[in-house]
Amino acid sequence: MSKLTLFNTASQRLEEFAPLVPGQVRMYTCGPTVHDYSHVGNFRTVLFQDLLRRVLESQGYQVTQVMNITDVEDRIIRKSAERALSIDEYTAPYIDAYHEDLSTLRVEPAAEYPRATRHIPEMVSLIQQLDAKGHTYVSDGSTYFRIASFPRYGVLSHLNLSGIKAGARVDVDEYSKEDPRDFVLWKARKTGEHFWETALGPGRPGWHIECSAMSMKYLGETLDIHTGGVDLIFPHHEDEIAQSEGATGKTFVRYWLHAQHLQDATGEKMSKRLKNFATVRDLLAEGYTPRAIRYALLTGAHYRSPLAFSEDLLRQAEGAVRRLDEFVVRLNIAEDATGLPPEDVKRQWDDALSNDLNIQEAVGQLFKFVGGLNTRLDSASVSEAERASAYAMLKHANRILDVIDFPARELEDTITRLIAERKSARDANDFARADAIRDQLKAMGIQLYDTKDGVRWKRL
RNA sequence: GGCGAGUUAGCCAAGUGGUAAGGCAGAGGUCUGCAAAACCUCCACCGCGGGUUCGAAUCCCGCACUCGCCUCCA
Repeated sequence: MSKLTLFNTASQRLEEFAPLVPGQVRMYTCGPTVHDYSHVGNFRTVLFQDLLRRVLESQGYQVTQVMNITDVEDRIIRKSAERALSIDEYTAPYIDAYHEDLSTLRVEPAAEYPRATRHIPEMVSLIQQLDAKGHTYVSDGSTYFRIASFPRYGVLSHLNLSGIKAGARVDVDEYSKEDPRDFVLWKARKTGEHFWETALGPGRPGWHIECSAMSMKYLGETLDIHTGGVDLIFPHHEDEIAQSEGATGKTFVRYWLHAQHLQDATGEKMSKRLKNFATVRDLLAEGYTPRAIRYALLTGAHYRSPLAFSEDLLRQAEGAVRRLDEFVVRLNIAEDATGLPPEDVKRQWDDALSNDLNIQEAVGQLFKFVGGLNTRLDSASVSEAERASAYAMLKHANRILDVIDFPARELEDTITRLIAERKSARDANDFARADAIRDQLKAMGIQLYDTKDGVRWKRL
């Protein structure tokens, strides 16, 4: 298959991917801030990460993925204080819900889900390293990163930062910065806020430091891949580079990848602030299946293009998933059948994904294959070997897609008996009886099809 | 204002110089006791205006519109 190329935000071009250590990929993915339920826009980025991870794995890499859980942050501090809860008490239900949603969407679990509140010492230590190298200063009890001490600042976001004006969008407690571009590493304690007593004084970590501290703790000082939503490019990831490289003097991340946003049906960015969002649990309550939500987020648009999320998109996804399911049933292959995917189709699939994760192209090729074989299944008999090969192709594709169900081909005795009973009724032209049994089976979750080769069934 | 992305059929979307993949929806047909599925046929002058080229959705210039980022939003 062709070499994997990925679009690196830092270079703003496609680059051939090669990990630092051959065969092994160290990947850090920016996870949720657990101040509330995550919405499907957040999960679009997660599914992009899942796609990347699965493609890497299908190409033989051993991937170590770490996803942070941000559980200290302005909104969490404020809301937990309002409800008189500890940070842990406040965030626990949202962390649980997040993991539930990941599971619903069939996202492969990361190796670690480190939490900011559990890594305060690591952050303090990192800030002390920065201090030793002259990158910090203290003002009003807060510790800041001095941008002027890090000439490479801006390499990721490519922003001209000279235009940032003090006071325009700067928090009240940050008036004491030397330069408006400087950012806070450690925030001095404010009255009524949760705080940690540390060598840096009482306070809490700034937003960016947790990702530097935790990613380097679990993955080492140089990561192969770091991902997140495009809105994190600046300032979050830019600041992570300054902090990490300022402390270690080594390249922090080799490939930066960013997912575009999900938009609402009118084309506006989905966000909590605009209240134009839906959560996974909202969609489930409306009757959409997890597989359709996954398919819509995964294949709705290339990860570097915005995706307008709508009911239409979800309905289309339901249809596409159904088509694949039907095809599996039609192949009528035993679960343990062995076969290899057709080489040309497999190559098209793999090559499309290697091309900066072009899953739309890959899925297009897959459906073309499905359609072609469906035609032949209709008009000619297709050998068991070829059907097994097609089945293997679907299995291969599903390593990435993970939306196709491969139901067990064995039925409970009662169901087998009902199917036989219905056949007798049909043979005797007792269609009323036959249809009644068909309805009964449907209620039991078994859909029957009468084909020229006899009756087929699938689980609903 | 600065930087960036985008505009392909009713909807979603691929395509990165050789006369438009795929999915959903729709119309007509085949098959079927009915149903379900599947199959066949039909459905695009690629935002607008110029230019380069034998040839452009694909390259260049201009215009229009949409969206994102520009200090704590994935």
